[in-house]
Amino acid sequence: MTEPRRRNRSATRQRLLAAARHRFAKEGYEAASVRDIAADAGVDAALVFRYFGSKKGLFEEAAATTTPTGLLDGPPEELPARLLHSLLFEDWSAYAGEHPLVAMLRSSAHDEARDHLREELCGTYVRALERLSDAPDAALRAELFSAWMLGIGVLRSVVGTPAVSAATPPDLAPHLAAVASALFERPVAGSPPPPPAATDDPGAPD
Amino acid sequence: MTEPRRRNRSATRQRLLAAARHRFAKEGYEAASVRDIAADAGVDAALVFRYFGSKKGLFEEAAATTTPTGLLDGPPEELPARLLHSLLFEDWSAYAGEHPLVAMLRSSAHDEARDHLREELCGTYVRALERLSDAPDAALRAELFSAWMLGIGVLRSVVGTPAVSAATPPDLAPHLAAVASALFERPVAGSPPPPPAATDDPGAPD
DNA sequence: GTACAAAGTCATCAACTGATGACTTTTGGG
DNA sequence: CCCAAAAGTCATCAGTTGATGACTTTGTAC
Repeated sequence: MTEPRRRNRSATRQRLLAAARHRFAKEGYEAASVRDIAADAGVDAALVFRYFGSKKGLFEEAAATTTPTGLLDGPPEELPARLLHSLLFEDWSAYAGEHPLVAMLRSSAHDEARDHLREELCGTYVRALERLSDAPDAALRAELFSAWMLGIGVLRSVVGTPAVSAATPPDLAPHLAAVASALFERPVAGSPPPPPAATDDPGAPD
Repeated sequence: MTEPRRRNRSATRQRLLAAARHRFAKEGYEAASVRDIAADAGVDAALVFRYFGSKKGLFEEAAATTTPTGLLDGPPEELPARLLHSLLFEDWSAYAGEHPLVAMLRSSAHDEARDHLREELCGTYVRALERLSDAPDAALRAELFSAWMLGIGVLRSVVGTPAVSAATPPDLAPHLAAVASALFERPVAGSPPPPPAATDDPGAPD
């Protein structure tokens, strides 16, 4: 094999990116120092500048969000529930336990972070939710629902409000259905569709 | 008079507090430096430590929020509209243009800020909104509505989402009424009550 | 007018920040 | 085995940070 075994450029990059995601999410851009990130990754801080040019470069690359594929597909009336479920109950431990968009609020003094936030939110979430309404202000409705999800995420993982923090999917489902139905003026499901059930699915293959 | 005229301890304190509110709101706790704050206030940075002991002390005192008196009074069905109106359309220029609770999210890596946020949100807003519902999960409903308001504030002033940023009170009123009514399962007004009309109010004095 | 205390300023410290370049270790081909 | 390039480390720089204590200015009471 032509590649070295111990010293591995791309693996080190990935370790730095993972550590950066953690630190930036938990402490915000300013408070997270390059030295701390490098220490978490187990490498020297100088490698950050070797591989990413600057702290800002590291942040930009670390903040490049991966919207889970398939999240926006499926029946429109299930979309709100699927989005909220992903936001709240997916495993975001790679981002210090919070959804990347929620964690990025800590760095929102930086234009980079704000732009990224807006693009991700508008370009992905709002655009998908817009299809739920035919009203002339469908975009506003979609943003208002996005605001609700983001707010719930903030209350849950940042502020730590008691009721929302302790809420389980069944607790939230009726309210989700009620609010989304009222906002989009059409029936909206309160629970996400069941998972693909990889173990036993005799019905609909292919 | 026994107090000096030019050199005024309390006036200088107030100037420092005002500058601190601005900087902390706009840049977050870490990025806002004591020197910058003091420069904004037009005094020497050493006075910060003279008057507040430390940067943290300054932050705590600057973050002591003043919930507008009377905001929580009045008919319950008008409360949501009044709260949202205060959050979005009141003059928060003292806090760099954002509601203090929204601005404090930038400093949410600090436990101080998080605790303050939770106390203010739960102790004031959620508690007032709880009265809107008799359901066993009234607290959850109140938090969910608070989450919505906070999210709208974030989208409007932090993320800068187009539709919510451009929305006027009449644009929001119907959606506010629909969402709040659905969440609290009772009729809720979409617009705040008209202002006291100090110019011409022959009806109900005293 | 002088003395005293309050109010404000200045110089400075140690720690930390992002960043740079020279250095050392490892790796794999010849 | 040897070497060149890649990968990683080290020492260090200049600037900033929070913080401290000595100093100067101001205002007033006597």
